[in-house]
Order: sequence, then structure tokens, then C-alpha cells
Amino acid sequence: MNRVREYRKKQKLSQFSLAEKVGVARQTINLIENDKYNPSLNLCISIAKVLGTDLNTLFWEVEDNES
Amino acid sequence: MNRVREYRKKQKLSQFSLAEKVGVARQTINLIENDKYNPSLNLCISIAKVLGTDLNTLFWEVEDNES
DNA sequence: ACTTTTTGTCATATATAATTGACACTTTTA
DNA sequence: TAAAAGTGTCAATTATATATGACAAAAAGT
Repeated sequence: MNRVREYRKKQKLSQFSLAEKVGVARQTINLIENDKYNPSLNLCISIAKVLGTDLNTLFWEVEDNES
Repeated sequence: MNRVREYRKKQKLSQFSLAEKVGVARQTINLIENDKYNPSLNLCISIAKVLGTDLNTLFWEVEDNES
């Protein structure tokens, strides 16, 4: 699970307005938030910049090594 | 410019052996290293894991704000 | 010098990311 | 409570990521 929705809401953006700022279709944002597919790196970077964050924060799953 | 080549060499891997470990064609690694296209997020994550690093290190350009 | 490995690149084919338009349902706001 | 905005999803299309096979040239190893 990525954290796009969480950071989008922090910025008070709708899927539609985020899509506009990023320059993609609204459906693309929706699919990414719901982990329905595999976005391109450039798209991930654009989203991260618009949301004022970075790739690791949005897309890097920290595996917990606690037993 | 990404840092895949740099981290691949740190691990003493050829493009071919990295491609094998990641499970893609060698050409795909070559194209990524030479910034010829836009890989998918899942592929970036696989590469980062095989190279023992993370998304930001390999693919996040730090813009220098020094004047 | 020769051989083997590695890299860059081409051309063609396939899988899938991303677009567009639409509709139903939910949530917010007037 | 009605209108508007936001979300999930479907189907069809287009753009492009990735695969496969191949070849030349450079680099590394013997």
C-alpha cells in the first residue's frame, strides 16, 4: 500500500485536482491510490513533487524486522 | 540521471546478472541506466532491493538550492 | 593475439500503463 | 432535501514499457 491518498488529503486536494496538477487523468490517480496498477517512475516523481514529499515516503514499504 | 549503474558496480554485477536477479531483460537495465525510458515503479523497487538501497537513493534527484 | 564477457543499439512483438467518456453511488455543501 | 463535488469502476482506445533475438564494438581475461 502506498501513501498517496494520505498525502493528497494532507494537501486538501481531490483526486481530480491532483490529477490536473500532475497532468494525468483522474482515473490514473484513483488506480494508484487503490493499488490497481504499477505507475511509471516519472509519474511517481511528479506526484511526490506536487505533494511536497519524496519517493520513499510515498512508495517505499519499510519491512519490519521485529520478531 | 539515476544512480543504478553506480550501485550496480558497487555490487560487482553486470547488466546481465542484475537483469537476471531482477527478472527482466538485460536491455531493460541498459535502457534505464542510460535514461532512455521511464521504468515502472515495481521495477524500480525490485532494482533498489537487489542493489541493497532504496528509491530515493537511486531515482530521486536532489535539486541544489545553493546560489 | 585471441577468447570471452560486457555493453550499446536496432527492429519487431507483446503486455500493460494511461486516456477518454460514461454511469452509479457516496459525501459534502448550499 | 436538493445540488454539487468526490470517488469507484467499466469498456474501449492509444501510448509506451518490456521482451526477444541479433549484431558490432569495447573491455577484460587468458
